[in-house]
Amino acid sequence: MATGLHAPILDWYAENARDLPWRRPGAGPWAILVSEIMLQQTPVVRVLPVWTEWMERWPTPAALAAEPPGEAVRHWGRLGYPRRALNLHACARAITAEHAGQVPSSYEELRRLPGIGDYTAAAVASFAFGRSHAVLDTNVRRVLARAVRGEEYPPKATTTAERRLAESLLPALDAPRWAVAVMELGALVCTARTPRCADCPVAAACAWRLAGRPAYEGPERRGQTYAGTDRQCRGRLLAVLRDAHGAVPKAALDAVWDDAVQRERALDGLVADGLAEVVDEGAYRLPT
DNA sequence: TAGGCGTGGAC
DNA sequence: TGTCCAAGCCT
Repeated sequence: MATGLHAPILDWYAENARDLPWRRPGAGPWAILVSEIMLQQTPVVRVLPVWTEWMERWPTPAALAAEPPGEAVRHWGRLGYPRRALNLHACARAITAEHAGQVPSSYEELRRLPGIGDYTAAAVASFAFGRSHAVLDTNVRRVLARAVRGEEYPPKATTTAERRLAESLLPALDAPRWAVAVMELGALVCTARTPRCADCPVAAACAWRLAGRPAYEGPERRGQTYAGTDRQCRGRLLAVLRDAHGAVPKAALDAVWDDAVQRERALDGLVADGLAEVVDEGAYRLPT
């Protein structure tokens, strides 16, 4: 089914792939794993400088594992979702302790590491180890929804039908290249907001375009406000801890958020998540 | 399974 | 301007 997609997309990728450092031949499994975690819900342009600094600072899992988790959080900077920094640090320690310092190569072993779900396990197994897996990220899901199903957007949660479709499209040869090519097409051409169908190598076969690009009809796509949320408050508090070295008096945290009830709740949440540590009654710091 | 979890750029 | 979105994961 839909095997006519392969050649045009692979040819397009050969001409249009971005030169990203984690795609270069020299990039090892650790470099690829770090990039995949950083890229979760985060644009490439923002990942690039942080990834580069991380790889210089911690070129191996053992190097990161030797540091306190707070250093991972500090050097995460403003990438967002800082639990990922903690996850990566825990990955480094697990890889060092249980895998002799080598990133495991199988989907199943990768999947057991903290912060590595279906997508990331499949991506690392594919891109770092050449394994054949259906790599279903938001880009791939959108491309398949449009080209094959004729709908503007995929369902909110990945369905078994989507997975079966993706698996049916796995090529016998070089599945990793196919995976990265479809992802790249989704990232550069078959974009969420304003798809560039004029530049698409499979426009002639795209079910959605052929149907006249009908508008999405599924359930409401939630758009969460950010200003005033606990998330914003947590971000402000953690920024203070990151930018200070060592313990921060609570007064310095109080200064960045007015609502005391929400501030306490957010701070408790950071501590519960392991992103912050209580030094004594009056101070906090990144985890040691 | 729906909702929580950061941040900033694009339109 | 506010809304939407970016290589998800976890509970």
